[in-house]
Amino acid sequence: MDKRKPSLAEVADAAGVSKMTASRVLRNSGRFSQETRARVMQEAERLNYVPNRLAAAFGSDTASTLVGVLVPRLSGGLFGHVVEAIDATLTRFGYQTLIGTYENRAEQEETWLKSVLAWRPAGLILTGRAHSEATAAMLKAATLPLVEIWDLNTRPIDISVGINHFDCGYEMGRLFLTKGRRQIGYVGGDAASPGLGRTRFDGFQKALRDAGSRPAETEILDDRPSFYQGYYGAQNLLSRHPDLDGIYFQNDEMAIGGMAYCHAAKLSVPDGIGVAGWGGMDAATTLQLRLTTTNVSTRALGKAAAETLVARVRGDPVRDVIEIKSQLVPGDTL
Amino acid sequence: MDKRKPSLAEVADAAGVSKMTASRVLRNSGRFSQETRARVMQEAERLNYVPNRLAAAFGSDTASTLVGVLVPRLSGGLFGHVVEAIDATLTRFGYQTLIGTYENRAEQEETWLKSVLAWRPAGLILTGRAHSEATAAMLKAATLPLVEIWDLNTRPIDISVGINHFDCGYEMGRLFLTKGRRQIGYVGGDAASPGLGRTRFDGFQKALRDAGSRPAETEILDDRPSFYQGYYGAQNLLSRHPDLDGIYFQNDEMAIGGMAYCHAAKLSVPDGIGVAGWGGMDAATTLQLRLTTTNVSTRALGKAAAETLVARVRGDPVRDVIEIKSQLVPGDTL
DNA sequence: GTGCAAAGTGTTACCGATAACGCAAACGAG
DNA sequence: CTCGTTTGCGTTATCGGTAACACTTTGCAC
Repeated sequence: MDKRKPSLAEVADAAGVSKMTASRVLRNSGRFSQETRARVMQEAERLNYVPNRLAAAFGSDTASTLVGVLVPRLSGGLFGHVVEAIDATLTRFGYQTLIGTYENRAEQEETWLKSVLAWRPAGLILTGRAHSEATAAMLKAATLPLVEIWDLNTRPIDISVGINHFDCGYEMGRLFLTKGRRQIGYVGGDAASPGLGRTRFDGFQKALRDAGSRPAETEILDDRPSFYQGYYGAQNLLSRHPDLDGIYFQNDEMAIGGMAYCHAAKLSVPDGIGVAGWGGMDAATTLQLRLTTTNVSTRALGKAAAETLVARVRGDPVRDVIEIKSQLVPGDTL
Repeated sequence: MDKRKPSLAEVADAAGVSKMTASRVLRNSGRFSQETRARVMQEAERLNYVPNRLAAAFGSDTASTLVGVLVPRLSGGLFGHVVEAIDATLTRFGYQTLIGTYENRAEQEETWLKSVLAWRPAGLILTGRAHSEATAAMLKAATLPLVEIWDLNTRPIDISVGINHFDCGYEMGRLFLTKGRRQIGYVGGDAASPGLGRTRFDGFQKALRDAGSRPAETEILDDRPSFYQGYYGAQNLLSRHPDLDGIYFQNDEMAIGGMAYCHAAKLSVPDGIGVAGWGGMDAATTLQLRLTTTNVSTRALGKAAAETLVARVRGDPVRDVIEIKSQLVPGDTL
């Protein structure tokens, strides 16, 4: 059996035209008569012609239609939504998504970047603004359209589409104080890579400091933020500081885990202890108590990132710093 | 500024060898002296040489190192974990993941498939066993390594790595009966594409029928399964059938949403009404009541799928039907 | 009728890597 | 010392498309 796919030349021969004309018809670019068009399309159909983008991208010096997208993870809700929105948008514009996860580890980011750059992608979407030296060097050398997402960067390498995490934290800190909380704790994850929750925490601490309140006690676990980490983080923190009257969690997953611990430990929420998260998980809105959190428009972020990248690839003018607004949800748990 | 990346020829020239020798060194294949190797590597490093896989994949008739992965969605937990595991495994073997989401819609599956086949991928991982005619035809014509995941298929096109959803449903049906439930309901989503939850429901109904019990009342919503859909699905179903003493939800997200509704409606779980889900979300294990559900090893599934695909691509012998075991979790909500 | 532009198509060269093959030098066995 | 084998490297052809350019034909204005 012949596994080879039919080539453009075969389609062209069958239609009685040159490769170039067939190419023009199939890409719908340049000039050709309707008659020719019909013949070429018909033969392409008949032969089950599948264009070879490998050859097309290689042959022309214009970039490929691949876009590399790198996120810390795909599980855990938020990034899944972001990537889903990115992919949907890129697909709409005729691009393909080369995905990667790096678990907040610089060396994985580097490895991924190296392998993706080898595909001469049209552009990249990376998470975060902190890159290792090697990564930064590769990005600089590559000089391709690049969107850094998640963490708003007012001086991006190319384009930044993100959230102001510092303000999120600050605002939540204010809310803790307004609600009369004074003995406050913070539980986070991913200690190995002081990444994206960190800025939120900094803003949170600043709010406490500005008000002359005691800074938050912290428990940073060395694993990805998750329900379990929230549960055990709360347990650890409260065993060290039983007097806490409020805990800010890195995200909603952890907050829900933390609330589960509070329930198990017979601590009532919000009377005994206040709890807040970040991110706006669906789950959090249908709990018995509506979780105090910050809602983030993950889909809007993904869509904006992809649309901006496409615009940049096409050479259209773009704003290079785009803030995605987040919204404090007072909820019932603080 | 010259944006062109250095080519193999430039590296070869700089090292004073032919392109072919440089190629051999960089791919570590064929013969070359250690001395030559050192020179080539050094020049490649110095020039920041980035290999061009576009050219490599195109030039040789061996397939590319791209693998297409198609799932219904990336949000909602389960598939995020699956893709994460797939990607990690593929990366380990030197492949890149071309992701796609099709929202259970056949025409999106087709569009995606067409665009991905144009990249001459080494293999594909698709979700589900039901494909449209056009999709099936393309897959047949392509004759490439193909893993169908999620839903176990004992007669796969090529390879199937999945879960026996029918048995999951049957087993859960038995548990409902054991727990004394007799007025039973089912809430599911994605009505537009009677897809993957359907088989579970069939098994569930069979268990009730086999025991001579009344078949389940159903509420199938026309949207992706989610917390909200669980909430509103339970509401709809219970308003039509207030006498229900147990509801089986398509997944854990929906079940948690359903429990939230029960709480809002002052129905006690499990005394007034029993609730069960499917999937084994982290969240479900740290709720005040441990959710009755079926645990699924999403990461194991993803890993097995990717490993099997790689083996097939390399021509190693593989089992073509691999069942990923799932485990009933009795929990406290039924 | 001449000139000129636009439409429609073909020719040639090339993108950057690899496969297949060829060839010289070094090496080892008898 | 000869012959066969291995080692190390180069030459040539090629993958499937596209850019750039050239060419012919047609239509239309003057």
